[in-house]
Amino acid sequence: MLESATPKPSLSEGAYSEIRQALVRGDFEPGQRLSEPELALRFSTSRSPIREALVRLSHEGFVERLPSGRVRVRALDILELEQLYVVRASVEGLAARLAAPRLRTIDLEQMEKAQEEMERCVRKNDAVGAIAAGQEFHDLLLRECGNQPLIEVLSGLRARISRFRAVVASLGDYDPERAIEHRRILKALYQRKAEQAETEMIRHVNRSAAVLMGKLRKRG
Amino acid sequence: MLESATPKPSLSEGAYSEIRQALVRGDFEPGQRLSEPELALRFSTSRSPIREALVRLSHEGFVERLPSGRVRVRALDILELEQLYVVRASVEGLAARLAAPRLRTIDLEQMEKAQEEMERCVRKNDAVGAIAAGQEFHDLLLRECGNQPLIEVLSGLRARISRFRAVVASLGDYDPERAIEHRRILKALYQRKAEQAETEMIRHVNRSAAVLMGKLRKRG
DNA sequence: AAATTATTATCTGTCGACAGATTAGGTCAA
DNA sequence: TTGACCTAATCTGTCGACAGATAATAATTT
Repeated sequence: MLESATPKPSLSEGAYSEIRQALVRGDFEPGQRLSEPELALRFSTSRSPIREALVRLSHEGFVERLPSGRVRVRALDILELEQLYVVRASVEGLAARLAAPRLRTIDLEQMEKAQEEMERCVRKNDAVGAIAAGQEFHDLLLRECGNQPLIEVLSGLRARISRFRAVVASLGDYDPERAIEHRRILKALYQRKAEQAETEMIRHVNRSAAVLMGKLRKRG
Repeated sequence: MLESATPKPSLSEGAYSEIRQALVRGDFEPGQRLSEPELALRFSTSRSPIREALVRLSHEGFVERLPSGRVRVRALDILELEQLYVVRASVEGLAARLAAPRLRTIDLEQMEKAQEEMERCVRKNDAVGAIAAGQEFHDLLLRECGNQPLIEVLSGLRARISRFRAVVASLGDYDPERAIEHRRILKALYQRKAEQAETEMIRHVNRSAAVLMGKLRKRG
């Protein structure tokens, strides 16, 4: 979602992003086997592009290879989610700290815009919109952290987490507290208080984690 | 290096680890083009396993795909190294913090052993041995952090960094200060002081970074 | 000789094929 | 009905092939 242009729309690339999107949306059941011929049929390609897509997805933790070589959708283990969030909190805190002195006026304006959109959605009780605006907020911040490996790591973590989030997306009750935390982060960024931005971000991510895990424990 | 058993010694897997090892050792020049047919010949396989290996290596940041689709060995950009170390310091600090309350007696014993080996090598002026023992120290700690995504992230960062390290490995002058820092970390772990272990680890990684980058700036 | 164009050699992305391994399905015995 | 066993259908890992694209080389012109 953070990557830019498409220099070559290869079939592999297409298959990868479509399958990944399907996984994030929950179109495939956890535990479900994904057969290469079947996916190839579905995407009207041969197995080669599918294979590459699955190789990539397995290294990214979306699917796993059985000893037989078959691929199945990874289970949504709540313990894994917790671990993902532990790393994410730390790494996204770092991103906030690094971004704080780097954000240009235009970046802060965009974040302000995303923030206001989020607050508007919260008032309208529009959970889907609030979540989208919230992600935009995080995206904008990450993009300006100036550290490419960090961007890659965090993008990967966020993508893996979003699979879990999709499970309870239908619940739709977005906690307005998240918007308040975002506002605190933004304030620290305005004031160029890097450490504080980091602390607030870590707190925010941890609370998001707690809320999501709570929902999952109830439903899933 | 941290992963365990080999359930299936596939050609892809073999090609991957061999090419990766070659990259880490610096057998391939930065910027060098890697052609699939050539590598296939070298490993006595068809292009398929090579292709999978290269796909993986490109996502791990060892090689990059040109717009033409060709693959070349990524340049050793010192700015990238710096960024890698920034993330690594934070993440490895987290690993230390998480491991602190989890390490069993046997783990601490093994770390003590690695530490003593390192100190022995330092006294004997055996840089290669000291580096190896130092890596063992970090490996042992990471293995017991209890967070799989963290292990994956940190392994990836360390592997990418080791390419840079290989460039100046021939210099061989290992700074004994590193061993002292390890000892501080270990002490904090013995005392189950998680925060302190984290702080010491971050400091240690940052100093390693500074030393390595200093060497690179002189030579590279 | 330098620049430019034409020609040739490679390379990548993708495809279909095949063998060995695995799974699913069905059969028969208890 | 349950369980062991056998058979058939899939699937994966790997291979070679081909077209279109790219890079390298030779030919040609200035």
